[in-house]
Amino acid sequence: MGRIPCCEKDNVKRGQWTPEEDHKLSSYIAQHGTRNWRLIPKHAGLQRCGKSCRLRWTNYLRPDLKHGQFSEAEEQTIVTLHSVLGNRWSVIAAQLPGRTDNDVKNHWNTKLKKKLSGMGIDPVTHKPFSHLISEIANTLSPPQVPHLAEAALGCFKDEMLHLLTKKRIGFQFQFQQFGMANTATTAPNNVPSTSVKHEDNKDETIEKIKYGLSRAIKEPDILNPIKNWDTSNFPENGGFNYNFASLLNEGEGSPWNQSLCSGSTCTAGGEIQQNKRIISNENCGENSEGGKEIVTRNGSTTMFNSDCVLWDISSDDLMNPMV
DNA sequence: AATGATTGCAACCGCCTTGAT
DNA sequence: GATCAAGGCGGTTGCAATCAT
Repeated sequence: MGRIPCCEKDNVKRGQWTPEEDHKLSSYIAQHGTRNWRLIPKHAGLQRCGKSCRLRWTNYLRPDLKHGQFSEAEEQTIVTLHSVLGNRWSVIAAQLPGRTDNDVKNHWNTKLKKKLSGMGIDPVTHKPFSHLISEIANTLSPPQVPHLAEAALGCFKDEMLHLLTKKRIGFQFQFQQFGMANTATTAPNNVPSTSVKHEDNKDETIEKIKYGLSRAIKEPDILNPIKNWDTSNFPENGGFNYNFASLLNEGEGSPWNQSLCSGSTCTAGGEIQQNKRIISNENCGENSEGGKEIVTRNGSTTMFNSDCVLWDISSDDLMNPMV
């Protein structure tokens, strides 16, 4: 036997609330409070389900609600708490005065998930995609490995297509040189803007990703799985930081560096932040145009400004390159 | 300017939990 | 302990606004 409906569906209005309805509900609640939601619509003269009234009040009409853009600090809090709590929207919202669980959920689904993906971070696990791929690779025996790139691409296909084909997400860059503790350096002013050239040809780009993945699989050591994942970075110290550098456990002098990602809301007014593996400082030289030159493992050189990317997927291919 | 695609968010749905009886 | 009703919650949908072509 199914659950009894909370109201008579036939006699209730649904859909968008009108200003008059809002006024009726607000006025009634101001006078009588929110004691019994089933009776409120009847007493307030509304042809609405009590549940609908409750949602309208809690998500929109409550006087203590904040409306408008989420602040950087709020975003940081959401991401940090989500990494610990998962989709416990009401718990997360409780830490954000004036925000409802619906607000937080919507903001997560429409903005923050994309931002994290754009940073190469899986929004479900809050781990870098490279780490996930590496984990998969480590669990497979060699005969299975050739299929991994295809499988991995399938897993992340939607995210990748979004990254590759949609407008660039408004992240900010910030570089931190590994081994230079607490000396985060912002990207130069001439870092490429977010208006990176987009490829129309998705298939070609996907082929490049496949190639990149297969290379990563064949040489899993380059992926360097993160050895621990610190989810305890709370905003009070300046932002949620996926501090890859401190997690990689590679130590100073490592030939591999990884930029520090401080999230979409990094404090410096710089540019997009991304997680990219770059060659160590000594291998990064300035060129005459202010860009940098890195020496890849095979000895070839690649130019980069802030878009120093792994493998052969150039910044032209990836708007927000994966690690 | 027209049209289709995408985005953002309000609202709904249904399950779960809680409290009263 | 069983049942019922209401509130709470997370997932999903619908649609207006905006963007891209």
